[in-house]
Amino acid sequence: MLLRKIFSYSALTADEMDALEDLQGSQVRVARGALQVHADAPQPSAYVLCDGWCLVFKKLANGERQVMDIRVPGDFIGIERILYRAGNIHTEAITEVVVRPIRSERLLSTFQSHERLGKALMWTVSRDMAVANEHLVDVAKRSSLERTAHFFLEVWKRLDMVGLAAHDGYDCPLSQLDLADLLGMTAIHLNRVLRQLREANLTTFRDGRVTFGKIEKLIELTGFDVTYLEERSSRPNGI
Amino acid sequence: MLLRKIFSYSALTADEMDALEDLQGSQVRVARGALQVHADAPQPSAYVLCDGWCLVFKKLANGERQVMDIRVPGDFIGIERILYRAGNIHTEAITEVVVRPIRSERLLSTFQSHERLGKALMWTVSRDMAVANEHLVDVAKRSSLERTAHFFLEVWKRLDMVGLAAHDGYDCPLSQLDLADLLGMTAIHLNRVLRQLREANLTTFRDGRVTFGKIEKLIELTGFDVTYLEERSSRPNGI
DNA sequence: CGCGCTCTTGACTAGGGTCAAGTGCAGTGG
DNA sequence: CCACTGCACTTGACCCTAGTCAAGAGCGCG
Repeated sequence: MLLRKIFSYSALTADEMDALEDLQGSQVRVARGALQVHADAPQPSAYVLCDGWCLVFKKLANGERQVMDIRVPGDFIGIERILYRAGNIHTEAITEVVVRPIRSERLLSTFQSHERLGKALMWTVSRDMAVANEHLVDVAKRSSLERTAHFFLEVWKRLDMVGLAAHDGYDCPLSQLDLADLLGMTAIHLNRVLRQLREANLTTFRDGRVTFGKIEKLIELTGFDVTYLEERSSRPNGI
Repeated sequence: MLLRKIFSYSALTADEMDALEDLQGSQVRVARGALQVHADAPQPSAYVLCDGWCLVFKKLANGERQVMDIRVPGDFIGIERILYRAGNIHTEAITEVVVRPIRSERLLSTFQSHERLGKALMWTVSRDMAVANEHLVDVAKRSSLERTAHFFLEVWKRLDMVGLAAHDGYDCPLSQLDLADLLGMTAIHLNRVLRQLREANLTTFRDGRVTFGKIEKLIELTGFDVTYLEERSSRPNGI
């Protein structure tokens, strides 16, 4: 099992566990690059990501893409498309992934009959929104160095929630190009930024792994708000 | 009355109209600068904006602000705070405004009993999300000139939905500083961009009014997607 | 009258994009 | 086993967009 830790966080009742279990189909393994969800798919389909990473991105008119967010194990893929229409957003697996499809026809009724689960769902949407907002601030206000470092910290936090972070780093299958598209800069410039971070002994990103050096210094540099993804503090009225 | 056109768009039943009416308190006039909704308010309060403009922004640690969006007549203010926790987001009136408070305790039950209203609500959240995403693309990928022009067009579209746009422009009470904070650039640089737009006879922004010159050229310049806020096309399954 | 706010313009600087070239693999096919 | 291709990454040289610093104009207001 692997529904995002949100749910396991506030001890679920057996009943709620069952409802959650009923919501998901069985695990499916999908090859890297298989498009999970694309904007013009006939009908909305959603998944729980159990293993692997995905990119969530918008395709632009000129053929470029803007990566909006990543999906790591425990995250939902594509719920937004069930709840509301999210225009032109694609999700693509950048590693081999394992997913469990969500029986979307049961989604709304389940969340109506189990209020706490419904709130938890709202929380995930809320978190997506918070990430989108923070992402905007990142690109608009922070320097490339700051936002690169900030992103590494943020992902660390997210992976930690599902037990995939080490005390000094984590595995990260993003290519430099992916990262650059996410952070809103050129791959070339990102490369230079990474070198700076490495040479300052702050963060090393090499061979698919992020390794932190002086974490305190890094947090100071980025002004990382340690609480902003914190479950406790960002949780709405007592889920 | 002035609930966003979404609702009036798909002819509401008398029953739905009543439910909507019951949801709102009576009109209140508030002076410019009165903080409508701030992040650490004791309890979430929400409004329908009937007249005037507001800014939605995030306060940053260093004292700066990042404007996330604007609110124009017909928009909701602060629903996001009822549905989910939106971190550190403030809304402030930049003109004298008229609002109707929303009886938030009735919100959820109303939208449960009137499914189409509930979907319409989801649609507004969806639109906020789409705007946030587009905003990110703006700042990350477009030049200052493009995104300034793009913003003017977007607002035009939004105002048109509530009948506040003229065929060649609209009233816009934003200061250059507000606009700059929204578009993620310096007020100084924005000023230069405005001059460029004016001298190219594309858009004039002066004395609180936006006036378009060669609109076709402007649309071409920005690659403005005329449909992305379009009600018809972005509406989820038949509200 | 003087203060503060918005807007305007100029001169200078720097962060990050563009262009170009090169390295080091991992496949793939002969 | 070796060539050939393609992709991810690296680095350098150059340039342009947008930020910074500085000064001044116009205007509403106490």
